[in-house]
Amino acid sequence: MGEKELRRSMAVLPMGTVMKLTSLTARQIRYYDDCGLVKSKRTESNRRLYSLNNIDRILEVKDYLDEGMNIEQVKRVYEKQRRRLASKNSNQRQTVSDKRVREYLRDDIMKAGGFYVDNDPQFKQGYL
DNA sequence: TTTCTAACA
DNA sequence: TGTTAGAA
Repeated sequence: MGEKELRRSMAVLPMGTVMKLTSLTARQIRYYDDCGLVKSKRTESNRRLYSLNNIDRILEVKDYLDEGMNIEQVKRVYEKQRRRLASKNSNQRQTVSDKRVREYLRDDIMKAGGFYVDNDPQFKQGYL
């Protein structure tokens, strides 16, 4: 992990800052947090602390939700991310390109957005 | 003052 | 999701 990523992963931002940076309410931020969609840290006095990567994740979740996905569907998107990274590390196979990742995610996004039709042959094959 | 949890005239 | 009460 480079020094740059290390900084982006440092949880040092308090709730108020995250609210300003994301334009979301504390309620929404805590909700994503409680759902496990964001890994915030806590201070000794139980206050949440977020990193820049957390901010990106929060914004990402916001976008998915705006696109019509519900919390459960958003969770699945990241579960798949996790599984793919898990298998990637276990059996050192070829690196997965961003393009490929987006293809996998598109399937979930299509379904979530209601653009996916089970009996539509156009979606029968390909992604998974 | 800021943030937290829990709960709902 | 908003909002509020009461505590830290």
